[in-house]
Amino acid sequence: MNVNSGDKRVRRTPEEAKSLILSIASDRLSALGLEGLNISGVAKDAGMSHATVIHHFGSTGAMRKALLEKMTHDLLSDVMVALNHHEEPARVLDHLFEMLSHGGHGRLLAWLALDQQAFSPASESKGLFTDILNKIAEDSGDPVHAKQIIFLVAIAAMGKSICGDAIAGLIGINETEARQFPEWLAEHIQRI
Amino acid sequence: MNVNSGDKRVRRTPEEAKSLILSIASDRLSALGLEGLNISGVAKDAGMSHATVIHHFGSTGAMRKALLEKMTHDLLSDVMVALNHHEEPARVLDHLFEMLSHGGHGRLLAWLALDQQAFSPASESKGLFTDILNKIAEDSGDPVHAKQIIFLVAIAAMGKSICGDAIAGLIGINETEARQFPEWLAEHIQRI
DNA sequence: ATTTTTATCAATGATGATGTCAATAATAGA
DNA sequence: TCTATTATTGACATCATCATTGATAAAAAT
Repeated sequence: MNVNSGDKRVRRTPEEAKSLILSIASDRLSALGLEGLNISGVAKDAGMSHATVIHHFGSTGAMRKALLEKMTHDLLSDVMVALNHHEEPARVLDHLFEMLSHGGHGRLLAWLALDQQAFSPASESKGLFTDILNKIAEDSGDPVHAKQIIFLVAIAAMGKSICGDAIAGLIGINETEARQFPEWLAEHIQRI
Repeated sequence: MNVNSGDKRVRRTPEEAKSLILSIASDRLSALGLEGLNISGVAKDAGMSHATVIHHFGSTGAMRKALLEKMTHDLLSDVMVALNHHEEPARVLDHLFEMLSHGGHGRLLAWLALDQQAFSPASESKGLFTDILNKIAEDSGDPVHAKQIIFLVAIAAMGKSICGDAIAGLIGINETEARQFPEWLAEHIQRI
């Protein structure tokens, strides 16, 4: 767990340090949930003092934002690749839901969105997002419908990642029905 | 803001006290967001010491859960009434989205769900929920489809209440398109 | 070799949230 | 009136997180 167990100081380049910290933070998010994203815990697992983490990111909140930005970028990149490979919509949806639910990405996203009033992706991810938008809009015929569909899918994906399991339990959706949901959704939004 | 400004002790019945506290908590949730739901703040606005709040609810988390339970019950009651009045699906959806987004209900729900506080409605709300479920299922023809649709609507409502505005902004949905979304969704889920 | 830069750390301070406890006072019941 | 109950309170204790600071050492620059 602890990266640096010796007593000698390790001196990393800022890029290495940031990358290491974000990697550890991502692991902790998966393993411990949102509570794992505190500075001291991340620093301890990364084998450095929490003052070092603050030195690199400026604040705890900034570190969390940086992690969110990285995860978002990875997610959007994956979706873009899937779209360019002309994967079936069902596969793309399944992939999207899976990535948001797995590793706590959707939860982190929601958490930060809840904390601050607005979340605003960095320019890089924003560009990716509009690329995806255009791609879907051109594949579809009607751009207005496309926007509504994308909106629906996006908010549904967020909601599912946060409390999809709980709601499924309440409704009484069994395992197989739950697994078929992305496919079901894909089929019906295509028909719209 | 401060309810009790005198120096004499007010002694309420436990029911009065709980009701007052939850009412103040609800106001603070609307005005200040989730951060407003801390014990000291609520107690201060309610004109009592935070020890009193803990005395009545047991803990801060329990107070939050109680507030969530109350808001959820109100929401489900409203939906049930709308269903019994045979309101159009578009109206029901609109109402649902509105209530979840307004006053921070959806955000509170998500927040507690994120905190691992195991999202489990009290028996009273649970009963209401299953009532609604049955009502919709019997109105619809296919019970399996009905479950999927309900699941979709529920997670979409949650996602929308948390980061609907942000996502709408990213996609570039304008004011009128956003307002038409519930209607659009209602129309298409009826066609399914 | 010397200087500069800066990544790193230990220690400290500030802040705030939550929960506990003994004491007090308001009300109900005898 | 007297007593029992309990809602209420202020003070205290605990705990965690975050950010700052001055010093240190590793690497780069000169």
